[in-house]
Amino acid sequence: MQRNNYNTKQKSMILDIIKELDREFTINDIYERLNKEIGLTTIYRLIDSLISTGEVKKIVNGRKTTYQYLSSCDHDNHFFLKCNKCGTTIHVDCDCITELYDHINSKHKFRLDKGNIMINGTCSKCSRKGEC
Amino acid sequence: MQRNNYNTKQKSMILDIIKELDREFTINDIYERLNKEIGLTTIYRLIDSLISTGEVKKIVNGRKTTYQYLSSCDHDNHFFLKCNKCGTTIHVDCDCITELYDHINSKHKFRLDKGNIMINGTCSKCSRKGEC
DNA sequence: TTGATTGCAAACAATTTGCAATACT
DNA sequence: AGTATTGCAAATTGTTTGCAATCAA
Repeated sequence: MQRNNYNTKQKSMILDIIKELDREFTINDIYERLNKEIGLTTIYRLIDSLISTGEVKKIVNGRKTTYQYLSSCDHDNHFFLKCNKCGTTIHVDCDCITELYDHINSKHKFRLDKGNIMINGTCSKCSRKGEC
Repeated sequence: MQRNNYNTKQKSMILDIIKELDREFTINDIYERLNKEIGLTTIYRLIDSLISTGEVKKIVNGRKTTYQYLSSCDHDNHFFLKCNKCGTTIHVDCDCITELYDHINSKHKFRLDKGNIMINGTCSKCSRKGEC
């Protein structure tokens, strides 16, 4: 049964890549980056298992799906702002998000994912242009 | 050229359905609800045009895509909490979100979609169960 | 009448599954 | 040795496109 706790060459190659990238990536990014030496199926499976352990976040944006390695942004006051127009993800460190977390937790009985909150909107660049 | 401003039978049938549903729906929900009397293609196209006018919000959740009719929740302090476990969307009216909007707008130069902010996390039910 | 809309069939893209070969422990 | 993992090819799912027929203005 698939558990993905063997230390395989493929697993460590993929981890190396996504840690090195330190930004959003696609399955195909990894595939290309590795010169197609690893099967797409394997990449899908390993990324899935990293998602289930919480190491990777899946981000769906229209018809594009990207992924992000999370360990590097692993503190409570870190969150993401995602622009709906250009698709950019902005990383923010600000206590406003821990305040929101606490408020929503106590008043609305809902637990946000600490260190992994993403809120959509429009970035300043796209606001200015009107269109991107 | 496709502009979707003709008043067609299909358009009004679809609008009736999604207003009546008043919850998240899939393309297939509409298709089934209408006994497959309207082609899938048409539903995709009409929903797309409703998205571009802002009447409908597209919500991608893992491998499921759902849509939500928005006009009914059209005030600034309205926002959504979406549970990652059970998929439920909770509607909330609270000024905490306008405060966040203002803060993020002024401090981080980023404009959230007023009246259309969705934040993911875990609802109290699923928190309790651990699993849903 | 004219151009927009519809809906079928076919194309398409992204992801998943079956299964035999291979690698990890 | 025994089970997990890999990766190809094929299947599947969700969505989009081409195009002729139909409909709204």
